[in-house]
Amino acid sequence: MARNIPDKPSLEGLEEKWNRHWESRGTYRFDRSKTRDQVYAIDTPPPTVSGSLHMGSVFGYVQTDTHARYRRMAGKEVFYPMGWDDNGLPTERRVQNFYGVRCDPSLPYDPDFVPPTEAQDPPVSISRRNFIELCHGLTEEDEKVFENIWRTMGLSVDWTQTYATIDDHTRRTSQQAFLNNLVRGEAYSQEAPVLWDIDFQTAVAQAELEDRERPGTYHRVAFHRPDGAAVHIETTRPELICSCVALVAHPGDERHRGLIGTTVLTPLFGVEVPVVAHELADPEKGTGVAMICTFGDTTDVTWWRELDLPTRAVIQRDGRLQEETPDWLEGDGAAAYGEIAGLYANQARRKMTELLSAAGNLVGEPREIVHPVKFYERGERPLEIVTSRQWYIRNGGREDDLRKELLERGEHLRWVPDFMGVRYRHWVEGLNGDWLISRQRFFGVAIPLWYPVLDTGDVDYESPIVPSSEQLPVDPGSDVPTGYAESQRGRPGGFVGELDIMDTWATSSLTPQIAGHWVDDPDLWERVFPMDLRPQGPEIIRTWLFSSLLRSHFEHNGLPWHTATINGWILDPDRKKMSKSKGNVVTPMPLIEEYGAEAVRYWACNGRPGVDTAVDFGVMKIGRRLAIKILNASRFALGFTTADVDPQAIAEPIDRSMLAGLAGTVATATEAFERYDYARALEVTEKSFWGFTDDYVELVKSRAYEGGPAAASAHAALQLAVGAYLRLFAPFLPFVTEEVWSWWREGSVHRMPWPTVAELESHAGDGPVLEAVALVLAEVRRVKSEARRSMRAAVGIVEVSGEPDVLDAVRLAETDLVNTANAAGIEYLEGEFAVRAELAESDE
RNA sequence: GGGCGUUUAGCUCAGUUGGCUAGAGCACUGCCCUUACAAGGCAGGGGUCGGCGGUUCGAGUCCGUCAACGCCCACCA
Repeated sequence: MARNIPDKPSLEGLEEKWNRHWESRGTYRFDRSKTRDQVYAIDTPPPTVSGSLHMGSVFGYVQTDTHARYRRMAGKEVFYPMGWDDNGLPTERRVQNFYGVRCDPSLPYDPDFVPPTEAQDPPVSISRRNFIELCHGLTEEDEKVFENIWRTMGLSVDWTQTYATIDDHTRRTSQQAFLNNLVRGEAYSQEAPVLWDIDFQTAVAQAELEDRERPGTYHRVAFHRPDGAAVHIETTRPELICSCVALVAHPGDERHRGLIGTTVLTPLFGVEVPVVAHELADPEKGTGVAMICTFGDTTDVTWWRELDLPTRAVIQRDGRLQEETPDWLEGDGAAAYGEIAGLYANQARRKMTELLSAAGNLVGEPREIVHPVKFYERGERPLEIVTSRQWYIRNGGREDDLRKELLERGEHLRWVPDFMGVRYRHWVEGLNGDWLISRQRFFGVAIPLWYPVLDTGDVDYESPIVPSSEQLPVDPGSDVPTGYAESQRGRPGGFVGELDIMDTWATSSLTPQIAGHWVDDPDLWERVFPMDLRPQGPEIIRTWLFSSLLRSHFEHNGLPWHTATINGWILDPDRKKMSKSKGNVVTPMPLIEEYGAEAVRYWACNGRPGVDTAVDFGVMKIGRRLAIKILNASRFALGFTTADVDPQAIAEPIDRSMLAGLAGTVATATEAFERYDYARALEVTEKSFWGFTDDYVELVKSRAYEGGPAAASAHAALQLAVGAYLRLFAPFLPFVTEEVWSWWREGSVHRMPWPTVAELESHAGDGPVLEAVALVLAEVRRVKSEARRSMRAAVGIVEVSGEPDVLDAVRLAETDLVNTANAAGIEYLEGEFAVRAELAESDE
């Protein structure tokens, strides 16, 4: 094809130009005629669609894109979908704040509802369906914005393969998988104490917990034995003395051996409770005797379950102590309870402290401490523990066999970097209960069940009514189970719909099944599953990665992917963790505008796999400079000719030497990509390329301007090298490489075969000629630079000392060296390597 | 309390199985408007490789230990 090289190549507008082109040509469209062994499938993380995109996302997605592009060029058909995580609390919150609304599921749907144009204060209450419509509306807008950013960043995603975690297909997939779990006994419901967020009004799973250091106060409280002797305990939650069901001490603790098996009376309330023994009681803490309440913390739950203690709960779902006097209190105890009834836990705590003190049950001064307290990761107040009926999926937290199987799955997964596998192992080993998947929220995938209402009016939770696969997705709140009529909802002999939705991870854990259309396209499914790659962040190994592996283990008895790449954490330019609360979040768009998409990509590709990386504008500048260099160097190298020169013309030793070095670069870069080390592949390519432009191109410049076979050799070598470099850079810098490719080649560089050693080696050889000559040239340049002269300044005879093989190598490129150095000639001396050059008297 | 990671030039980072005077870019200094590129090129100064101890002919690299920082996990009495 004729060469069409611009005079003044530029990066401006390349993103838009090539994105349009790729879209119209379907460059990245998945060819579903390919079979599984020909396909490379990526389980792309669906970014949370909640406002602006974070640099951390850009970082990871660009790194993944380099793998997608490499694999595509290396001969695989790449299945590279994109999902949007628009399901769950972030979206709910965003809608609440954006419009100033709150969901009240008891309200009827208002078909004429018009969303407020600005946030309302106080919030307007709307029905669940209206609320969900607002969620959909807002996320659709956000998804467009996100897609635009990803396209601008040059992700080679197949944009016809998208999904949203709340769309019908996803809900159907999620509900089907849940029903399969139910049938196989992997999902079950249970009435049990759960960690509860009193603000979000929902149960919370272990994976969503975090400990936060909070100030607290140790109160030393006296309980009394029937003979009046005091037994001291320490507690940070004296408001729960009314919920006390026992005291506990370690069985080996000599100090309290006599107490075990006796009973004591609780202060103020006068409830008789046993003193029991349990290994978890820590003799080092407090007095060595602890109060067991239902429920102050998760240890209480353990004790309650293992010691078969009664339940005396007073904390309600709103975080207040119940109004009515508990039935286990009477007399003075009931009166004492009246003082704290209806209060929030922290208010009741202060009140109890006063009461205990007044009654002489508080020993010494309360002691201020800082201790870890469990929070929902998105929550603002400590979690409480309430008893409720919830749905669970088994995850090995209560079964050693399953736990072992899951640990073994983790061993078979390839982790990049490999130490990330340790985090998975620790998580699985540390699980202490099954996966709680039900949430008492509004915007999410409904648990697809109804329950019969018995003639007595009681709901029979043990016999759920299950929809057929064809009915999915269902909304049990508005859909009616087969065999019933809407009029029977909530009536004796009728049914009720399950109100809870599923945890967001219960759906996200199925991204391979969603993207691969497990439920409705078996033909596609068998071409892409199990997938090759799961790229993701380190902080969601315990959630997304683990739960995906679990679902695949149950559903397909195998791993969902062969490899998991875990990207590093992103820090702001001052190496602080970026977070919204610190206000130091850097967003990509302004950077793309300032430095260009390729510069931002270059920065992301410079972060080593799994290594925390700071946002660094300096690195982006280098990336921009590299992209410009590719334009200019290619323009120069290709500009000597108007059509391809036969590679057979490559005969000059230095040309062959350059190509030998390039073949080595190809080998190293390929090997690095196979190890998922994109950063190494870029590094060696870049280093090789700068040597190519700084030394090789300078050395052959004068020859290339002349005619004849020697020039033809240079022309062909330049062209061969540019062809290889463009492909080596293509995974990193997709726009500029495509631009240059289009000057002289048909088709997209991104669908070209990855460069191979084989294609270069027949034109390569002759030993380290280029290396040797480059060393001499560097010395000559240094002489000129120290003399503060132009690089064009003439020098006299250059004396090169060296081993015979080095001298031979230099001789093979003598003409190029003499011309480039503007030297009178070369003199060769055997000996240690040295170069002597003197400037000519005058080069005026 | 446990685990993982990091610590190399003023800054941001490479350094792949231990091997010749430890590399790059930015920043700094000097020179060059050389016909691909001045949003460039050429060259230069700058490092007790976190501390201590060990293995080895040889350690930035392996082992032990300590420290700082970051992340993850942990039964809140």
